Amino acid sequence: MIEHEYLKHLAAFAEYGTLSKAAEKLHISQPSLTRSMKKLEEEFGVPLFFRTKNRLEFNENGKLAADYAKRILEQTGVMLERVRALDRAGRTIAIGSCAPIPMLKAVRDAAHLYPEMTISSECRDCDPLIEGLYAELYQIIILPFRPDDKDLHVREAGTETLYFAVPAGHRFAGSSGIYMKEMDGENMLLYADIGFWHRLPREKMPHSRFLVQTDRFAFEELISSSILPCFVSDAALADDWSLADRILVPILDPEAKATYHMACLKKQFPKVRKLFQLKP
Amino acid sequence: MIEHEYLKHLAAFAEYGTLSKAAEKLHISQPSLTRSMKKLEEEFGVPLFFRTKNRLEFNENGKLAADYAKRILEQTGVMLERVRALDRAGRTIAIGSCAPIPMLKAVRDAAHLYPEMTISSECRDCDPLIEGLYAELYQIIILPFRPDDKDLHVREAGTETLYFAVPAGHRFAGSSGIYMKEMDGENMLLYADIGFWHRLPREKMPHSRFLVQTDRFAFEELISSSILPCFVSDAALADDWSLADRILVPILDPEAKATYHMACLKKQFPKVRKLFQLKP
DNA sequence: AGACCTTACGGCCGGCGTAACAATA
DNA sequence: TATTGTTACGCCGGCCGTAAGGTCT
Repeated sequence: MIEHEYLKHLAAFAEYGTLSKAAEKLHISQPSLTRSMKKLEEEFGVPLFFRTKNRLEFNENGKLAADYAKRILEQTGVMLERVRALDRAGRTIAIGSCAPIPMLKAVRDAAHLYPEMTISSECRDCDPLIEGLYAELYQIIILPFRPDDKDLHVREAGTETLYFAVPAGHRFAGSSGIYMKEMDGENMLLYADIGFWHRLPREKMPHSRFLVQTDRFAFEELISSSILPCFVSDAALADDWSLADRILVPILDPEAKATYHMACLKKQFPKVRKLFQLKP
Repeated sequence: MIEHEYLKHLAAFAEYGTLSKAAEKLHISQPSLTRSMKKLEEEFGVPLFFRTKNRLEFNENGKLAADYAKRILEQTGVMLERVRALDRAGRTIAIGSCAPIPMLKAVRDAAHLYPEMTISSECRDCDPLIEGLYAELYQIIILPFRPDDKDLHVREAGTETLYFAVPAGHRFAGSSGIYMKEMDGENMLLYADIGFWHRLPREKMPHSRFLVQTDRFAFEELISSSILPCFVSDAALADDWSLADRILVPILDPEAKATYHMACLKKQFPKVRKLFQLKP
């Protein structure tokens, strides 16, 4: 029987040219390699080398054998990788979302309903999410609209409505609602991790500049210590974001309200069934 | 390291469904298989089976692993096969010929010029010969015409001319030459192993019946004990075929003379060079 | 009872490293 | 002299088969 280890030896010899170098790379003794090569010749039943007194070189048989050896080793690696990936996939629920708020809720639900599973999550734009769902990179994705495909299970997953949060004394502090274009030109604080929302202010308020904050603490600190307006959503407020004494002004643009939908492939449904049975 | 032997065990278990049956087929003990499977799980680092007290079944990981194992085993087999074939090809000169007479000469020459090589030879029709040459099934082929391809080395390899051999007293015994159609309708002895020649009499003499002899002794015996005409060639005569006291009548059809050509792929030329340097 | 899987135990084969040797550049 | 490949030798680990135990049909 061809020892798998010997194929590695063969490939190493092919790569490094001498038994000594190959032995060094393989962390084994050089006589051991001599023996491996002899053993291989014996198992192939044909000579694989030209031998001179202190030089060993492949003949045509050897070159061919080494090529095959590399392919077999590669395929063995692929096997290990794929089986491990399958196993991991079986123990993981991967959630992709267009925005962080509904993602956090979904992750919490998933962790609660499937305590033995690993929950992974990330925010992406809608298109890569949909592609990723079909490629089974995600078991579940959350979109700000209802996807239309008979191969998908879909349920609503809450809404999120955006407000302006302005300091007392701001010119819109007393408004019962404004359109985004009315705020256009005014500089604003903007939290970085807001998913698909990042497009909206830049489209509707092209003349504003946005001071993007990556860090949540810095963001909240600036809210209380500056008079720059910022965005906030009802869902974020429910998630304990502190806004000091800001005044909320409703945004009248219809795009300021999103209705989330979570979706999974029907074939994946059994794996995440409980998440869909949950009442929204 | 994944032992190659264990992949066989895995494949056997996939095929036979229980460790016991697989062990029997593999001619090893059943506890040994239990250990192999455990070892595999350990090396994959993931579970491959559902275990109940007295039943072992693949889970999804295991099914995938078994599929890969089969493919790797298959590829290992292919590797052995191909390397051995390459080695054999390196030690063999394979000659394909359209007719036995020039083949015999070529085989004798090859055996003399390359005493360390194995010479293999066979008679085929022209089309499979040409295909076989390009597929490197043959290093050399012998055709009754000159092939036209710049990738080939070609040299003439003698001629062969057909005669009728008739007994004294036959109606054509005194002829200085006849066309085959003049003999049409008359039954003839025909030796079986004549390569591409077998077409000619059947085309030109559709009303004759041919008493085909496979055995050379029987053929020669019938020649001396019957009055049926037969074919013979100058080349066969030079090769010691005995015709008792038959009279040779030249055949006037131009197809009755063949000029042989031997050909090899240019890339194979170094291997058979001496045969082409030989004077025809 | 029979089929099946697992664990424990002891023997043995095979591959490893060290050491010594031979040849080459 | 440094590098390289081969051979000899003794050790040790890992794999195997046997035996025994437990579960399910």
